[in-house]
Amino acid sequence: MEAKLKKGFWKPEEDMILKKYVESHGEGNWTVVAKKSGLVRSAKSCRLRWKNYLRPNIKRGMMSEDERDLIIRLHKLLGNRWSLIAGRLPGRTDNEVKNYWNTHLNKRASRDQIKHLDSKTEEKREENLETTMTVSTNVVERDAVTDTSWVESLTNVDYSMNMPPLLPDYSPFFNNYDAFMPIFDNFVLLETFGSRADEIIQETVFM
DNA sequence: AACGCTATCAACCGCTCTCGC
DNA sequence: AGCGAGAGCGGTTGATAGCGT
Repeated sequence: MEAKLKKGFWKPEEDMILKKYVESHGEGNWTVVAKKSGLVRSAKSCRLRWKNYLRPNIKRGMMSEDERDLIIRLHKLLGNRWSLIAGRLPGRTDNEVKNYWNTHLNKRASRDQIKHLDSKTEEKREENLETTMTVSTNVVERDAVTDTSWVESLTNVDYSMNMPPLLPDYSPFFNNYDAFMPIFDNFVLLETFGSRADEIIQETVFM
């Protein structure tokens, strides 16, 4: 008969066991990890603990202004796609982003968070956001995109947050993250439709 | 000091998706 | 095509820290 699996908070010694096991055997195959590591934890529990707490390069502590702003904007675009949002915040986990949203940001309207922008910039920003393609609803402002050159250029863009893509002179965007928004849309399309993204765009925008 | 309320966040749960057979 | 296992995701829960009365 198998021992009853432990639940609740992880002890430091459990963390150490899991960390050592994953470091020597590699990430993944959590069922095996749970069985062979000696931990009396479920595979799910091990995976979650590793992913949200133990894996390298986890960034903990206060969200920066930039991170907060980015979360607000991405949430506006993507909704509760926490893993997708977290994927754009190096070192942050989906759970952390979700918690942060629910405790810090959900209460107040996202509009309040960007009050540092002057009214003119804000007006223009809203205008631009409205013209952003939204995959989930397939609502597309036909006039927002006049050519498909960006599709080809996607393969040449470095998407890391440390190296924002250079925007052409005619870019209508006013601050760093606004400039990202169409690219993020492209991310969504690519992540959702993979190699069919181009085809989908053609169907949706130019049909 | 004791109590109640609220905020925070780690962890669990249920569901869906993907993949191999 | 159908099934089962494993992995991942988002919603929710519950422990506890902090604060006010």
